[in-house]
Amino acid sequence: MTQTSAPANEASQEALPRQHRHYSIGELARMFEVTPRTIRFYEQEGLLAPYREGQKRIYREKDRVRLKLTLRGKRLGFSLAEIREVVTMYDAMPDGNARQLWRLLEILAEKRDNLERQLEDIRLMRKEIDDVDQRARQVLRGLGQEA
Amino acid sequence: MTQTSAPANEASQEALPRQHRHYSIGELARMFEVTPRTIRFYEQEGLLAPYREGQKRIYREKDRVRLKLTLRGKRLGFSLAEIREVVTMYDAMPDGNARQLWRLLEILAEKRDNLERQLEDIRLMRKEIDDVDQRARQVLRGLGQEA
DNA sequence: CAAGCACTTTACGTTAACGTAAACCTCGTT
DNA sequence: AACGAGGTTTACGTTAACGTAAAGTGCTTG
Repeated sequence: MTQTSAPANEASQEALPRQHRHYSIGELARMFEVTPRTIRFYEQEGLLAPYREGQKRIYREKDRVRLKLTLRGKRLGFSLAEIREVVTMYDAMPDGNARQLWRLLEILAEKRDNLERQLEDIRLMRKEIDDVDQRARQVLRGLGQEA
Repeated sequence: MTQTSAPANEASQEALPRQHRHYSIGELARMFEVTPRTIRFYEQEGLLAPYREGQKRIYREKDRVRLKLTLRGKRLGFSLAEIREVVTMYDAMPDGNARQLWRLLEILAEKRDNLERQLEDIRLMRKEIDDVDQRARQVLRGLGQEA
């Protein structure tokens, strides 16, 4: 959120063959406009788990989706730790014990609350911005400059 | 967003005399559930400007509002630097020159875009969460546990 | 075969946003 | 007079999320 360049929400689709099925780290990095370093870091943090072909990392569709979700979470202000918690629990779901599943539901409810609060914040901030905008335009009109 | 305790959106209103007109740092800190350290830090970063009574900082209504807006901005992932940029330009508005005002409008548009992207992100993430939730409940039902 | 990519690992550096600790003042009480 | 509750300054510490640099590997292309 610090960058001024207003990055896109999702990957630059590149409208490429959806059947690629696997990607190099560089491809993925370009897709989502992040550096390879970031992707490696996410792996180290347990968010991605590409397989190797010799030395090189190979990412499949699943990894791409995870990266997408991770970045989305980040844009919403979630920490990598929080994101990992949900993501890994999701993966452990089918054979997860009841305790874990209840915990998961708990976390999800928490996240949902979080989103609701953000929605409210956005509503309020939008209004603030509109107000400031109005005032600025008014001052500009006072200066003879049409806004 | 890292805290698990799901803090409230706004100040705990305490339903107190609105005519207080000024607050100590401790009062403000309790109101917004932050530490005094945080408030002093925001001052140092040019976001707050309380006056002094001897040694002590005294905050007026205006400072309280600024703090509120600052924290809201933070919840939406804006950096203190970004927040300061808007806030200080806002204050300089009445006598601001045209260049500055245009710049302000520019920034506001940027922020608005940001919010729109966040709205979309929230929409998407909500759906993801609901999906995971459904799947988890389903597995739980399979285990004989009613969700 | 040299050059140039794209990738790898290791490791130290950086920034934002505070936390934490120490040492001090200044009240109003006890 | 001693104390505790709140405030103050100064300054070093911490964490997350990468950035950046160095040094090496492996392919393929002029």
